[in-house]
Amino acid sequence: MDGEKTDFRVRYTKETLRKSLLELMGERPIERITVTDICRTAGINRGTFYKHYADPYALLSQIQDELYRSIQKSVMKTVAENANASVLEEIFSAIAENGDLCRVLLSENGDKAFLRKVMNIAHDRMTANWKTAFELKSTEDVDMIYAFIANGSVAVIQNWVAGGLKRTPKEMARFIDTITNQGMYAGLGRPAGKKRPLIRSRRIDHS
Amino acid sequence: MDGEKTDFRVRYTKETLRKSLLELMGERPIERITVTDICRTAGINRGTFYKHYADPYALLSQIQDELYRSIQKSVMKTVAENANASVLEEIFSAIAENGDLCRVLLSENGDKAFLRKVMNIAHDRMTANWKTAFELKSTEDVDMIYAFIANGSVAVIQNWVAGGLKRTPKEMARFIDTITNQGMYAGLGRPAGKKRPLIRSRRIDHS
DNA sequence: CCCCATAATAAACAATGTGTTTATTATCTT
DNA sequence: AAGATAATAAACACATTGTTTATTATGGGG
Repeated sequence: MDGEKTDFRVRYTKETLRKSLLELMGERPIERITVTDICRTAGINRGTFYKHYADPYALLSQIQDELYRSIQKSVMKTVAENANASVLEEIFSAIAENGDLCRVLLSENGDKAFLRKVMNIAHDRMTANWKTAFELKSTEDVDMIYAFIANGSVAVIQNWVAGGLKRTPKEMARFIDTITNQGMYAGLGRPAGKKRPLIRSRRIDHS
Repeated sequence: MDGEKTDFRVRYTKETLRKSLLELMGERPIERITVTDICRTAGINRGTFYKHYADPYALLSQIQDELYRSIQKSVMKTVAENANASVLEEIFSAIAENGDLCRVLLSENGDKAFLRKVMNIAHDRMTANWKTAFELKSTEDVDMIYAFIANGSVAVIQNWVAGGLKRTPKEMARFIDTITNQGMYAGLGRPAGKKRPLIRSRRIDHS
């Protein structure tokens, strides 16, 4: 879309504004960042900002959309090539590949709604699988479980990114997969790397 | 603390400002609510607002804190009386008892951080239970699993409140409990009400 | 390589909100 | 009823917004 900007001046302006916003978002959330802030940081005229964006949110949206499309593209590509691929793992990989951006966009000052949107790439695939695996009457339960898993995953991703991407995408996907399928018990009980059979019943009270 | 306001004028002012903010938060998030908005809605002088609060966030915090203490108190009381009580269920009950407030505070325009804080009432109890149930070396896994469950639960609570509290707190607590201990599989497979033994292994791919 | 279209700039603008202060009015407590 | 305290109206300097002007600079097609 925007990749082919002919005029260098426009490119420079947009790139600089973008960098400035991300820099400021390292310090505080977007709600407390003004157009004036961004332009002062960027050394760019405020009128020029308004020529390109309505407000800081519009600029952020554009950054997010670009990242979103990039992630979506990776996932689609991988899934198209291999029907058995893990969407989750591919999302983790894509996030790792865009580590710099994600370090800001998925940080404390970032936008959880955005990360939830990214997670939603997996929504249809996941819920469809569940629905065929069981013969379900109410979609209500599915919705609630999806909400649980999606938001839990979002938190885990934020932890992971904030912690410097110490584990591999595959490990992370496996982690979510285990806890999702078998519950926290399995997620806790299985030391990383080693597989072990499903536990029978030892039920933990976490009231 | 604040319950014993001697002066009626102060009471009226604070109560009116509080109601006005909540009313406005039914329409838009706090970031887009100004002091002027609140005072116009309340029919109260702007100077008077500043005599009590620094900004709309301070007012919101006070509302949240009051609710938080109320929930915390309920939970503590119940747990003190019955060591086997479910903290989770008690949190759900307290939310249901404050339905009107929660309908706003936990809505789309609400503050997820606040709900997470409420969930954290359960944090120590839950993680302590896990840590004694397993002999764990790294707290890292526990932290991540707690993040997963807490944020998943937050989403479920938001769904529940937004949907009008259709299910009982006990059902909700049981839902979280099941999915947490046994995974989504059990949460999906078990029709509400009926118990069934733990499933052996049928593992679902939700890639 | 030059010219013109286009982008960026500086400066000003009316609006709106902020946070504070003043003098004045209203209301509570004792 | 009197003195204390709270709320009010009005004004203030300041910041940000979103827009508009005239002017400067820069890039790219011919």
